[in-house]
Amino acid sequence: MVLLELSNVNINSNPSLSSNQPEQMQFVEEVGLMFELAGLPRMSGRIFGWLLLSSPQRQSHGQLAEVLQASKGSISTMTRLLIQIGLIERISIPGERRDYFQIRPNAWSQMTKQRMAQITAFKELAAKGLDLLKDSPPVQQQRLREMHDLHAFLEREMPLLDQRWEVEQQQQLKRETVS
Amino acid sequence: MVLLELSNVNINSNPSLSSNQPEQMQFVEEVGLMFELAGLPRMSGRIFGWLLLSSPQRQSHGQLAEVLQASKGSISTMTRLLIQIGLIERISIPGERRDYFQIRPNAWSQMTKQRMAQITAFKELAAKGLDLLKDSPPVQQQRLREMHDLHAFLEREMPLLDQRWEVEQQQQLKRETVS
DNA sequence: TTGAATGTTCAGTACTGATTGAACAAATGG
DNA sequence: CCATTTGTTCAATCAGTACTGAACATTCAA
Repeated sequence: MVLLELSNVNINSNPSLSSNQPEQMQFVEEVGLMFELAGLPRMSGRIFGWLLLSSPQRQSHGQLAEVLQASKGSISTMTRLLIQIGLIERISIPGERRDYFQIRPNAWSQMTKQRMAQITAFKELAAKGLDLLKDSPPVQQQRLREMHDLHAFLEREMPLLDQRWEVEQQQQLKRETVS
Repeated sequence: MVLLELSNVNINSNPSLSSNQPEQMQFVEEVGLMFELAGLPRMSGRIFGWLLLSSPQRQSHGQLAEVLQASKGSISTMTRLLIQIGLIERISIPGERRDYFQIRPNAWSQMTKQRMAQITAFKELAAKGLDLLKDSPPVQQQRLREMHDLHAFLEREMPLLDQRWEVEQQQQLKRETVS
């Protein structure tokens, strides 16, 4: 039996040809560019962008390839990447051969985690630099000191900010269920 | 008359050949890699890395080219980039023909400014996406809503964090002058 | 005015890294 | 067991971009 894949039912059917709502495709493309700016492959951004809009939220490997006009290989590689950095998850359904992907509930907190890693790396690099200048006068060290202290500060503060966000989220949710 | 350029006097003289303190060069290289990770050209990172260590803090165009074993062209392009994004500044001395470069006093706040721009861009992209889904049920919108609200939150909070950092910096400075 | 020192610009090169497409693997159903 | 669907892997291609080197511009000094 042949199973038809349908994406974005009744909003934008016709998954093929990427003639699929030009505005939506433009959005997808923009997300791609943003990802690129952030140092990730453009195609990974396209996938993420499409998964932000798609209905249903979960999309199969094949659907992604068709909508985004990309090769199966590319979809395979990029979904693996996105899963690895925690932005999407793979959904497998018993009795279904194909895999589905969807955005992870708290995808963005993964982003901040990555950012945190970078901050820590900067802090440690600065420490390394300071070690090289340990016999130099403080004036010489100042540039690296500033770099170090700022990143130590951020390393301390970002998680707190994250927490505050969680709390605000919860309250938002509560307010919605009340009204 | 010939003017000799000296960098890192009495710590690491011998500016040539980049045999210039292998550890320092390794540090420079690591900063280069970090910059690359952040989407900037590696050479711009090398320049920045060297300017974090160099003594005197200001280094001429020619010194940079020699220490980093890079072409004049590359130095010219990359210093322009670094100036443009606010990480270094050009120092010109009256009666001196050559230009000097050094790290800007508050270089890192420029970094956060850039980061802020990115956050805003993400927020606006999410808004654009939400507009495309304005006739969809809220469940569909949720992914984009989260993306939007988080970035709006960060857009609000990051400047405050920055302020707190400034304050902490000042206090640090005061404590130092007392002791 | 010429020559030396310094910078910039830009065309060409080299390299990296994304993307494709084909070959392969695995699972499913007849 | 075979054909079909689905997904992965990997070699080859393609595109973008960092970097070089040479030509040109500018400034200063003799």
